Order: sequence, then structure tokens, then C-alpha cells
Amino acid sequence: MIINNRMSTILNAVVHLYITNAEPVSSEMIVSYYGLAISTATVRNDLQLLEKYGFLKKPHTSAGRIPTDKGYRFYVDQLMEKEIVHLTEEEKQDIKEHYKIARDYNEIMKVTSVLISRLTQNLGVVLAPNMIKDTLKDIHFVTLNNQRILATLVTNSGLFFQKMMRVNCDISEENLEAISQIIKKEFYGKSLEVVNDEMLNQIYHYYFKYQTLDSIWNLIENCFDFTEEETKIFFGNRSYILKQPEFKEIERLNYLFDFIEEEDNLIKIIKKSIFNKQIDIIIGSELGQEIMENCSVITRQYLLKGKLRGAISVLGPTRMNYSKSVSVLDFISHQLSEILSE
Amino acid sequence: MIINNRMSTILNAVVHLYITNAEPVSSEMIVSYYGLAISTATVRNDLQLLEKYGFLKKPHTSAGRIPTDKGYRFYVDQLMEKEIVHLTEEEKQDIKEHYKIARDYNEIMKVTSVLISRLTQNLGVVLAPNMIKDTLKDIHFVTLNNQRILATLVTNSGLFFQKMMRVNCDISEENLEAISQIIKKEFYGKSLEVVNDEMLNQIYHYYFKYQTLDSIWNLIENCFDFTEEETKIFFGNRSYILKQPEFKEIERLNYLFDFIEEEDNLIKIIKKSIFNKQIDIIIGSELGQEIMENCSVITRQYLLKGKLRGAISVLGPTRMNYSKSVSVLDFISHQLSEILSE
DNA sequence: AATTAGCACTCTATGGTTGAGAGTGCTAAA
DNA sequence: TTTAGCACTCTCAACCATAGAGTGCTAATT
Repeated sequence: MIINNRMSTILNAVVHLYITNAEPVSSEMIVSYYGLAISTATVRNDLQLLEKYGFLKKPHTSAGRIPTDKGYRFYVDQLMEKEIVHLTEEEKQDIKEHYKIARDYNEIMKVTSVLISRLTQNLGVVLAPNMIKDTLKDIHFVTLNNQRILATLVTNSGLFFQKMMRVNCDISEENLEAISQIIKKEFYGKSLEVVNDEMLNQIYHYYFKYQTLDSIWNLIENCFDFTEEETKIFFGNRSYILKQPEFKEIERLNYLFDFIEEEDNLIKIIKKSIFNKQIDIIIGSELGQEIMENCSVITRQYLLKGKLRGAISVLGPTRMNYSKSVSVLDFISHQLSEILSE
Repeated sequence: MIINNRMSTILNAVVHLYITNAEPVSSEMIVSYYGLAISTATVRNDLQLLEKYGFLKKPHTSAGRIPTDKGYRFYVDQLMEKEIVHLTEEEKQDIKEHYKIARDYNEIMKVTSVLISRLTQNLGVVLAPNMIKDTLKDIHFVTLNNQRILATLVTNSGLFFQKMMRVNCDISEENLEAISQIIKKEFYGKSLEVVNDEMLNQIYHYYFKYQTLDSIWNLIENCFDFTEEETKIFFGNRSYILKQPEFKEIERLNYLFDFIEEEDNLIKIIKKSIFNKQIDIIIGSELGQEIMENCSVITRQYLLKGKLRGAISVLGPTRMNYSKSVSVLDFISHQLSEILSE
């Protein structure tokens, strides 16, 4: 299997034209749109070869070609980088404006997902920052009512985390204050992972050490498990993806929404991606989800103070603009990292 | 215009059959499914009259009848109450189980919306509890990092409210503590509305009164506006509504999603409803949104300690099961009120 | 006066047919 | 190795034709 220069050009052309027109690409189209100095017959020969190699396929005998997953893979790995579509100044400005308005972390995540949706015309997805490797900086309890206490836990990187806890008896402000002092004293500077494990394992140790607070540790034992919290996921606008021609048959759309609303599968896929590399593109069947075989997911890491914390993604049909999506994710990832770190 | 008993029965039959089958209802159908002791011709005569009065319409000359908005309105106002579909024991148990798992308020709202979606097979919507009429019970500041402070404000009903504030200079823990003490001292027991207004109006008063804290009031002035927070809205599963036959043409679906994602319109509609009455049903064109003329919204209030706080809704096609939806909303509203109040 | 049987009429939905057009793949020539 | 030329294939849209579902009207019946 030899892919010469011309074949690369042709494959590239097919991908491009198919991405923009959503219709099978003919030899005629390739020549005319790219002004190639070769005949359509020559192009057809190459197309035949590219199909034989598995990069292209035809919906039916007398139709033009469309890329296979393997074709997109080759495009993404070998051809795309040369022609990354950079964002326009307006787009960049637009992104920055939106971030200026967002105040709290939830809003920042929401804005991020919406921006990705809008700029890629597909579904933007954001995984909220993970803080399990952070260290404990502060903890505070507030009584909401006689059955509920709100714990706010702050980490060294300025992220925070909240949990409502149910209790069966009144606990005085003083006792809550004392508890938080103890926790700070014992755990300040330790990673949440450690705090969590040690607290759960050694609860009786603390129970004996600080006897005055006996009733409270029992409550905390049941309530204070930081890790059980599942990853928060944010979705941007779903309306753009609805308009993609691959979803004009409702059935496909049903599959897509069932998949999205299941959430866990998607979270798994995204998490696996950021573990691998800074940016990861998963195409169609590579997702390993039969019902999603006509979709791709692009995932980009984002950082907080230089450390990997979460991911932002684009979910769209395999016929998506990979180049544009990568640019969007790159730029937004930088903005997001900057905002979170500041 | 006289609607006799038989005509009511027939109108009721049309609504029922159309709701379950999503297909125009013929005279034959009505007689056979309802075992009426009259001929189809008689039914046809009544159908003609009901159409003349505007309760029914035909998609085309030789088709059965479907209800108009006016027809649904009559059904909902006059016929429905006699035959409310109560939830089964399993459904009730299912709801309770789900609420047991939910811990914090966000989870409770999310679970609520999902339950509504599942049980009605349409889109569940929840407006988070409004706390502007609550009084201030506690306030606490935590430093996240040198640029960000997290304020947690607790109200007398055990709800809380958070805001991240940006600052340009370090503020010591002591100063933050002092500030919160001052706010508590000045505003404890006052409604958030009042706190908000007075704080913003009299900021200079406090500035002079507590001079040691000069730099801080400036920051608070810009950041601490409780009311600007817009109403939080939660959506359940969108996948059920996708499967409704009225949305098998993508275009309708596009309208629906554009409307949903706009959010503001829907929030306005829901808020107007709860202001009116405990339960409110808005049918098709009554929504006043051209693109949503084939949809209805049912809204139910929910309480916290006996006071109106928010709303739960069902959004679906006008051909939705109003009776079932009302039951679902009723039951869930009670559960939700109970959980929030406990 | 109300109901019903009977029947003509209307409209949709389905399936089959046709022809145009798009695009390929092959062959033979350049 | 490239290309012109052409037969071949398949889709798509348009156009029937027909079956059948359901109505509305008229005249008969209760």
C-alpha cells in the first residue's frame, strides 16, 4: 500500500468537500474545486485505489466517495496539521467576552460548553475540574437547619467542593467550629485522597482523641466521603447538532440522545482520552459504541496551575470539521486554564 | 352552542384516543372502543357539531378528528377531573427511592426533573426555589485564593446561596470574619430583598461606621448583589420527548430545542403560571409562541414550609396525557415540598 | 325529532413505473 | 502513466393507479 502525494491530496480533498457539503464527492468535484491539473479519470483511478485501501467508500455503485473511519483517521493523523484553521479575531474576542461575565465555577463551565457548541456547531462537553489530588486548605461547616449541615471544603488551588450532610441531632456552632479546627489541624496540606481515606479509616481514633465531640464523628463517618462524588459534566447547546444532516432521520437522533443522557459512557470515553494525551480524537467505530458509530469525540485537556484537571470535548458526526474543532478546543482550553489559575 | 352529555362523552373519547394513539379518531373507533350504544352515523353528526363549535378539526376531508386547542381546553377544564389517573404504588415507591439518594439541593432538583421526564414521557422542568423572601440567618466568607472569595449565605428556611467574588487585594481571615459579623449583626432576620437593597444603598454608611475595614466594602459593593442571580432551571431527560410522533419531522424538533435552550421564555411562562394558581395548564397557542403552537406546558407550584417557592413543569406536545401529568406533578410536588421542608 | 342505514365522494398512503442524471469503471488510445 | 470515451448502475423525482379509510349527505326508520 503506497500513498503517494497525489493520493494524499485527493483524500484530503474528499474529506474537505465531504465535511463542507455532506454529500458524496465525485471525481469531477475534486478536480474543479481544487483546480487540479489532472483529468477526472486519473482521479477516479486513485479513488479506486483509496477505496481498495479502505480510506473511502461509496454509498452505492454510482455515487461519489465518502471517507471511512480509517480515512478520517489518516486525514487527522497525517494531513490535518498542515492546515489548522485558526480562529478569527472576532471569535477570540467573543470567547473572552463571555468569560468576563462568568463569575463562579459552574458558570465558567457552562459558558465553556456553550462556547464550544457555538463555535463548532456541534455539542460541547466539559468535565469539571477534578480536585482529588489537591490538598486541603480550609474547611467550614454551616448549619442550614437542624437536620442539615453544609460543608465547604477549599483546596490549595482555590477550588472548592460542597456537600450537604444530614444529621439527626442538633450540633452547636461551637462544636462545628471545633470539628473544622480539628480537621484543619490534622489534615491541612494533605491531599483530599489522603484526607478521605484517613478520615474514614481512623474515625475511631479521632473519636477517642477528641472525646468531647463524640456524637459528631458518627455523623461525619457516614457523610463525609469526598471521592464518591461523581464527575460533574456540562453540556452546551444541543440545538446545533440537531441541524446536522446526519441526524435528519430521527432514529439516529434517538441513539445520540440516549447515549448523551446515559452520561457515564461519555465520561468514561473522555476520561480515557485525557489520560492519553493533550488532545485526542476518537472517530466513529473507535468509540466502541455501536449506536455511536457515526459520531466522533475530540477531547482536550485543560490545566489549573500547570496541572491536568479536566477535559473539554466536542461531540459531533464523524463528518465534523476536525481542524476547526481542534482550534476551538485549543484556544478555549488555554482561556479556561488561565481563568481557573488566576 | 349546547354541549349535551353525549357530546361531552364523544369529545372525551376523541381526546383520549388521540392521546393514546396519536392518530385521527374516527366515528367507528369511538363506538367500538367505548362500546357506545349508538351508531357511527350518530357519532358523526355530533363530531360535525363539535367541529363546528371549534373543539375538533380534521387534518383533511376524509380523515378522523383531532382535538383543537379549544378542545383540549374544554377537556382539561370540564372533563378531566372526573378521571384523574392516580399513580401506581410502584411509581410512588420509585419516586421516594430516588429522593432518598439525592443529598444536596442541586441533586434534588435534578432528580425531580428526571422523574417528571420519566413518568410523563415528556420533558420535566424544575425552577429552583426562590429565596428572596427568606430572611438572613447566617453568612460566611471563605478565601479560595488571593483573588477569589466564596460567600455562603444561609436563610431561615435552610436554603443557601453562594457567590464567588473577585477581589484585587488580600483580605485577611480576620477581616472577613469581621465583615460577616457586621452583616449578621445588621441584617439578621431581615429578608434578602431588604438586605440587598440596604446594603447597596447604604454601603457608605457602613464604610464610615466600620472604618477599619475600608478597603473591603468597595469590593462588596460591586460583588454582592443577591437579586441579579437569575432563576436556576433544571431539565430532565430530553430523550423521551424525542420519541413522540409529533417530532418525527426534524423541523419541529429544531423549534422545540431552540425554545428550550433560549430558557428565558420558558422561565417567564412558568413563573407566570405559578403566580396564578397551584396548577396551571397552558395549551398550544395559549403559550403565545408561534413556534411552540403544538406544545403544552403544565406547571405546578411547590412549597417550602408552606410557602410558594418554585415550580415544576411538564413540557410536551399538546397531545400529551394531561391527566397523568397532573397526577405526576401533584405527587412529586408534595414529595419535594416535604423534603425541602424537613 | 332523533337516529340510522346506505352510499357517493374525497383524500391519503402505497407501490409500481419511468426517465433523467450523476457518477463510476473499464477499455483502448495517447 | 494518463486520459478520452462510453457502457453501465443506481438514485431520485415525478407520475400514475389503486385500495381503503373515513366522511357527509339523503332517505328511511324508530
